[in-house]
Amino acid sequence: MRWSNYFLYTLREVPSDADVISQKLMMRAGLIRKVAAGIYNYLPLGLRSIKKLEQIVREEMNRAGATELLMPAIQPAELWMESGRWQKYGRELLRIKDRHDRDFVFGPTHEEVITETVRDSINSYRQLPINLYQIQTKFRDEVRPRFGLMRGREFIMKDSYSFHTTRESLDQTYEAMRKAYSRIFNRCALDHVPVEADTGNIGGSASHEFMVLAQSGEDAVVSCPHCKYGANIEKATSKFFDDETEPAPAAAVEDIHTPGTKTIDDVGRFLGKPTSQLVKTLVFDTDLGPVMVLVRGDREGNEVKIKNHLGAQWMEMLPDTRFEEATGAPIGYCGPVGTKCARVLADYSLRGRSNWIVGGNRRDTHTANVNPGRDFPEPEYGDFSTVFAGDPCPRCGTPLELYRGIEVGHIFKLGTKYSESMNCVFLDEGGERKPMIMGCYGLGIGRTVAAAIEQSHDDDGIIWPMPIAPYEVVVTVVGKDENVVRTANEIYEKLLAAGIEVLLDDRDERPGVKFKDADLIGFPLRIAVGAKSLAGGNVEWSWRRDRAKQLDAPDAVTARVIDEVKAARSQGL
RNA sequence: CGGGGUGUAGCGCAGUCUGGUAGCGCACCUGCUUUGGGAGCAGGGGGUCGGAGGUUCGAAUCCUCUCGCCCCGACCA
Repeated sequence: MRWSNYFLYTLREVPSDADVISQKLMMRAGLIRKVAAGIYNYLPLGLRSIKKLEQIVREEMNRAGATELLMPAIQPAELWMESGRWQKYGRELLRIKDRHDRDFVFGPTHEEVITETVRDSINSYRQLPINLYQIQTKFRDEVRPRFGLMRGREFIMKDSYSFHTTRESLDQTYEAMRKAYSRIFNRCALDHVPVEADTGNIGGSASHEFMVLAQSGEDAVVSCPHCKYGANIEKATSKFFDDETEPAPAAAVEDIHTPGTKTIDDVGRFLGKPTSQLVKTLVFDTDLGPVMVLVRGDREGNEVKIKNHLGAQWMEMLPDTRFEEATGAPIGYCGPVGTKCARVLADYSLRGRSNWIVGGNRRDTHTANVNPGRDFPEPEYGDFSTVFAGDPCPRCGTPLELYRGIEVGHIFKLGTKYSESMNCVFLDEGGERKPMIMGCYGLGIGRTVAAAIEQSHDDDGIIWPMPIAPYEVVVTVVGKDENVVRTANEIYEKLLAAGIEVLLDDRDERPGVKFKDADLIGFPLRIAVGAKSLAGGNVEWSWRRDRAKQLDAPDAVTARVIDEVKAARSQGL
C-alpha cells in the first residue's frame, strides 16, 4: 500500500477524552476514532490489526476442533425470556423495538441463540460433542464505557459454545479451549496468566479468565509465585489465618462510649487497638432482604463472594438513606446484637475468636466482649473477605502477589443452565432425554489488541508484535531525489512480491514527520531510503523495538528484511 | 444512578466572571526558502459558539430547560 493513497492520518495532539495509553496511541496513530461513548470506527490501519488477530483466533479455534458460524447481532426478546435473562440481565442489555413494536435485543452474548440453534438440529448423543464459534460485533450498554477498545459498548468478540453428553466431555473441550487461548495469546506475544474467576452474569460452575498483566488493567488478580495458583480478586481465597488473637474465656458484655467514631479506623484510634481486633459490620440490601456481614476490622468484605453465598439475584450496599430504617442502628454503630437484620454472616477471619468489639446499635456506643452464640445467634461463617497481597496461598501457603490485569478471555463451564431452561436435550444410548452440558468461551478481539499496545509501547508510540502489526514493514522515502524514489519503489515492489505486508511512505512530507509517524504507528521493521546513504550504495533498516540502524545494499536489506519477517511470523506457531 | 466538570474550526485550547457580533496553536490551501527525527517566512480558507426557549437595543457570555461528552463513585464478561 502506498501511504499517499491510504486513509491514514495521525494526530499530533491527543484527543482530550483519552485516558489510557492504548487509547491515546490508537487514536493518535489513526487506528480508531470515537463515534460515540464506547463506540468506535475501526480505521483502515486499526482494522488490519483486528483482522490479523481474528485470523490467528480462527486458526487456533479450528485447530482445536471448533467450527465457525455467524449468528445475528439482533435477537428476538422471546429467546431471552425463555432463558430468564430478559429480566435478569439488567440495563446493560440494549433493548430495541422493530416497526411492529416487537421487542428485540442487540446481542451482548449468544447463549440463547446458540442453544436454540443446537436444540433445533441435534437430537442424538451421536451428534455430540460439538463446539461452535463466531467472531462478531456485540453490544453491552455499559454504565460507564471508558479506556477505548478496552471497555467499549460496541465491541468485537470471539465467542464459542460447546455441547456435551457428559461432564468429562465438557472437561476435555474446556481444556482444549484453555490451551487454544494460551496459544493465541502466546502468538500475539502477550504476557498473560490464566486465573480462576467468578462466573457473573453468564453463570455456570467453573471459569477461568485470561489476564494480560498491565498497570491500566481494570481487574485485580492474585497470583502465587510458588505454585502458580492464580485467581481474580473477586474469587481468590487464602489460607485461614488466626494469627492475631488467642481464644480467651468469654467475658461480660460491656458498653463503651465511642463518640464521633464513624469508621473502623476511628474506633481503633479511639480505643487504642489495632483494627484487626475489631469487627467491621457491613450491611447489604438484597432481593432476599437486608443482610449483615461481619469481617475482621482490617479486612475488606467481598461482595461477589457474599452474593454467591447468598444466591442473591442482586445486591448492593445499603444506601445511607435507608440504613437506620433497615438495621435500627445509626451509621457507624451497627452491630449484630439485637439487630433487625434477619441474616447475619461472618467471615472466616472471625471464626474461633471471642470477646468481639462490635457496634452497639446506638449512637456513640460500641459493645465489647460480645460472643457469638451467647449474645447473638451463631452467624453463618464463610469466606466473605477479599484477599490481600501477602496472604498465604490457599494451596501452598506462599505469600500471594497482587497484580492488575486486562481480561482478554473468559471461559466457562456452563453446565445445564441454558439447556434446561431452553429445553436443549439429546437422547442418550438408552433413549433417555437429557439436557446437554454446555461450555462457553469468550475472547475480546479489540480488547486484546488494546492490551498488546498497553504491554508494548514507548514514549514515541506503539511497538507492535509482528503477528498483529497492521503492516510488518514501512519503507520510508526520504526526500525527492529520483534515485531515492526509484530505489524505494523497487524495494517496496520486491517486498510485496515476497508476500510481505508493507506500507510505502511516499507522502510529500519532511523526513522528520515520516520518522515520527513510523515510530508512532510502530511498524516492527523500517527501511529508510535517503540520498546520503544511497550515495554510498546503501539503505538503512531498523527494528522499531530498539531502532538500531543498519546499513547495507538495497538488495541485501530487502532480502534481510524478508528473512526477518518470515522468522518473526513463524515464532509461536 | 449519585457527585463533579465540560461543550467555541478536523485536533488541542483562550474568550464567559464584567453582554457590544469570535480568537490562538496544530492541521489544511497558495507562494518562496528549507529537506535524515513533527521546518521558517508571507498570504489564505474554514466555526448555526451542543440544541431550544427567554432577558436585552444587542447574548459564546445572563436565566430556564434539554442533549452530548468526560472524571470520581456505585456497577460490570
